[in-house]
Amino acid sequence: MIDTRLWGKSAGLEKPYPLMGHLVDTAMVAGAVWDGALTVVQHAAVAEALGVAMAEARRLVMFWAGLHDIGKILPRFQDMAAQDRPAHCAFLSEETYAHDRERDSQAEKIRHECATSRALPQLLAALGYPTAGRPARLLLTQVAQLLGGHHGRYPLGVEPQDLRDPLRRLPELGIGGWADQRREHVAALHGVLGRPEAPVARAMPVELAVVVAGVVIVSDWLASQDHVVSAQQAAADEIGGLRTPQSLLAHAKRASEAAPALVRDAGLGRASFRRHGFAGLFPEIARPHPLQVSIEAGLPGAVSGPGVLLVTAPPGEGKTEAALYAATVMGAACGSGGLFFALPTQATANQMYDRVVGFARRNLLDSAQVTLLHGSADLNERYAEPSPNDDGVEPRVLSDHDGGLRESAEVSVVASRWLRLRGRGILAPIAVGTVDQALMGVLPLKRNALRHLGLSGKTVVVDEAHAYDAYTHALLLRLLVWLGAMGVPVVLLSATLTGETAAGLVEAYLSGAGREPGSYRLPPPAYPGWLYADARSGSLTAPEEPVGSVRARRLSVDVLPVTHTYDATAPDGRLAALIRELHGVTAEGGCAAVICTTVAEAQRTYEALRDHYREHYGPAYAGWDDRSTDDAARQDAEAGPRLRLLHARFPARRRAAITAEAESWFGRIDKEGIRRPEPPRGTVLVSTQVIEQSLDLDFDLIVSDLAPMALLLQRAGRVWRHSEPGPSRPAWCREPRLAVLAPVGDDGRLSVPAAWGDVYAPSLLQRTLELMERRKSDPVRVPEDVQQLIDEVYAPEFTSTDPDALMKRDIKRLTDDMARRGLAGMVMLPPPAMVGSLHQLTTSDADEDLVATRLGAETVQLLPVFYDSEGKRWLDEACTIPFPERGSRNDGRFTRVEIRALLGHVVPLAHGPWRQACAEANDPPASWRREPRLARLVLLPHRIVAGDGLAGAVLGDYTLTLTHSLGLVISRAQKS
DNA sequence: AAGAAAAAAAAA
Ligand SMILES: [Fe+3]
Ligand SMILES: [Fe+3]
Repeated sequence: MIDTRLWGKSAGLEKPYPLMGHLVDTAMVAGAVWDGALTVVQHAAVAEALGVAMAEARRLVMFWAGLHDIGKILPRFQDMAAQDRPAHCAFLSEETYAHDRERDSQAEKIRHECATSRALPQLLAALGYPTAGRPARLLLTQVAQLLGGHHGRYPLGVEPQDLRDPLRRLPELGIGGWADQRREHVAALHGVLGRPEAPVARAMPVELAVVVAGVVIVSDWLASQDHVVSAQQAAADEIGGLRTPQSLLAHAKRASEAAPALVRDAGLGRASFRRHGFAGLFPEIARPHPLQVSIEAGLPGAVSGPGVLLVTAPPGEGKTEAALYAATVMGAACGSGGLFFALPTQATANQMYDRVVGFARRNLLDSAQVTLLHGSADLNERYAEPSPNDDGVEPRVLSDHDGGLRESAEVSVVASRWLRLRGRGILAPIAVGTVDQALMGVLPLKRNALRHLGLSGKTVVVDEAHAYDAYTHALLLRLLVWLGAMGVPVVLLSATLTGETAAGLVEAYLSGAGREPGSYRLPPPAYPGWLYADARSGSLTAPEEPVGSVRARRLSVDVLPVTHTYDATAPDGRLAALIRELHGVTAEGGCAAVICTTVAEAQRTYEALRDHYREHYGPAYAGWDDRSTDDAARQDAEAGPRLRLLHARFPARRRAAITAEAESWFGRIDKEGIRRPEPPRGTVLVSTQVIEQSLDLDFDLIVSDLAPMALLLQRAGRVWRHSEPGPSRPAWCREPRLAVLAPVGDDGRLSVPAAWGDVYAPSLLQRTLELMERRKSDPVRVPEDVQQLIDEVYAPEFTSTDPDALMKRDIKRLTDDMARRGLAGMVMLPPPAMVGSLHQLTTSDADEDLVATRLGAETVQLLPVFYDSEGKRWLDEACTIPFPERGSRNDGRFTRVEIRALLGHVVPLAHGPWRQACAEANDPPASWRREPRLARLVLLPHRIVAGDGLAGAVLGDYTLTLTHSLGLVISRAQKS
């Protein structure tokens, strides 16, 4: 007989809720999660691993999920309510619950989830679960361990003796009534589920066990919601408690009837898309691009189950639509239940969210929620505060497979409140986010079972798969191993990859799927092109015909060897060369971008050009000043060029404004609100790598500092980017042209400026420079020549004019890469097949700071603050926006709108030596500490000096000053 | 003396 005085939930309830009730509720919810959120393929995989039919697998998972809190039958746990509810807990002094509390370990206070993992093996063994063989490979120890992980971290595995008598190692579990009740509760739950028989199988593959663990956590959360517990409690009271098997069955029936709605309301579910050709999915695309046509022609015939598709193509060939199309084809072939679209940055994820929402609205067969997943998603207005319009369902017409009109349906894609809480968004049927959100699934982090569950039933698209450093790339490869093992279809989108890198991606996926390396042969990569690898057979499919391009062109690339100096009078100096290159723009008009390596250099280049033009066009020259309304009205070349600066070290709002202006000038001319500056007045944008990211800009000319080949080609993609319709080009500009300023020494050889630090590997710079010099003025044919250029830059054998220097630089680069891969190897999860114990999936000996998706110095968020003459603080130099000492809510906390506004003033800066000098003056007010996003801001106090302008924040030897046109400037005091 | 980028908060 179970004792229903043993409680499961107490806090916030009028009276305690029996543990038995919570176990039954969780089991029933798990059934609904199984039905509603897992795919048939997942059902089949679990069933196969357990050696039972699918319906039986479902019952077993329900049974296990119910058992998750069996460890709450534990003296230390039950005692926890004694203080608040002495009357209820009086039963604990009954003889049967006698327990010597004095002997409980005080050093290691046992928690209930750990008690679950320790007590369960013996209890399952009693039900006939096999116990022969290595404990680590037994199903019952695995189930115990994954249930012990229901709070997010898997406990250590059990020892062999725990199978017979867990009390020997853990007397805290309690004997007598405690042990009896654990058995009784297990038996009662077993009975409620119809006594599912013990499977004879061994432990499940790890990639399945983690999915089951995820199901348990989600079911526990859903069943523990306040309204669920109170409703079930009331229902239990109504039937007179849960003591008898009949009452338990009635309780279970009620719970299972309510459960599907819980799953639905939470926003869990599956997404299924219309199965249609490309044109059906994208009716707005009148003429699909060659890449899209090629994939539609070649892919469907090759797909029969899970696999990986690698698409390599330049931007503008329609990769995104091709990926969404491929995802529906590949997803349908393996019964996938959703989509995860991974992008390199928050900004690109925000953009893609809108596109995927549009795609989902048009092509979903049923409502399915779409989440946006990244660290600042709740600051994205369209996601965080969907307008009532977005909230409504979308009326639309569905046509069935043969194109006839079938029914009119409505789909909704707005994410539920439940899914918006941290860590849950990946459970939505459709999620768009940073790739980091997926990569965290291969890091030993708490609750990564939720990420595993979220990814396992989906189709995963990874955009810009080429764009990560050796560390993050290693994590990506490991993620592919896990996805391969899970049978998750994957689409990888990339710019040019070397054959080696492309092979690495495909091999990682296939090795996860169990294919031996060497059992298949990879063709050399094509650009543009695609390659599909089938997970089950390892067979490879590539397009039968070479893939055409919509943006084929000849690009002229000129290398200009320069001395790296800002002295305009040095004839071979960088500045003089730059001014010469920009001559056409300044004299006759047009749009040019200058891309610098560092922020400081971009700032100096901008200042030097400003000074030069001021000298040339007179002191009234105001083209550099975006605040000048007079200048904005000038269209004549005599006004001197418009000059702008864009880099990452501006306050977020200011950066957004500069970006918006740049988009309005250089954006697609057929887009609304675009006013491309017309000749004769020219326009120059000085920038850093920021404009490589996510911006669809077009320039007549790009002048770039030397950078690795892949980046130069990416930058070159911004020259004459738009066509049909494209802007008209100035007369001086006869071809798309990239001018590369290459810093050389007196000997004419590469001399990497000290100020470039480690931004680019000198090895790649030297190889790139030599390769371009060797080509002389041969134009680069895009896309045909691109693959070869990339291959050559990375070739192990490289014929250099300065082999000794190259050797040293190569060694440095290769060892750096190796170190990064090594670091990744130390922190990331092993492939699922190599996982010894679930414990290592959520626990790591590595330094916590190292368990990250990206390597490198931490970025500090700086908030410039301005003191006026009276010592009052403001957020702007003009003293119009007051510094908020506290938030506007009654308790002094900030609203989301206030936080968003405040973060608009924040400037990111890499951690550096200035950080040590931070003191109290740099700490935010005490009331900010309660806001996670504000607590770690660093204030930069500026002083407004009457008549003398602005004095920046002094931090040790450094002065940090925010100015309108330069952004945050860092200057170092001369050492005396 | 060094780019741009992500993440970190409360879940049962
Ligand atoms: Fe628990
Ligand atoms: Fe629980």
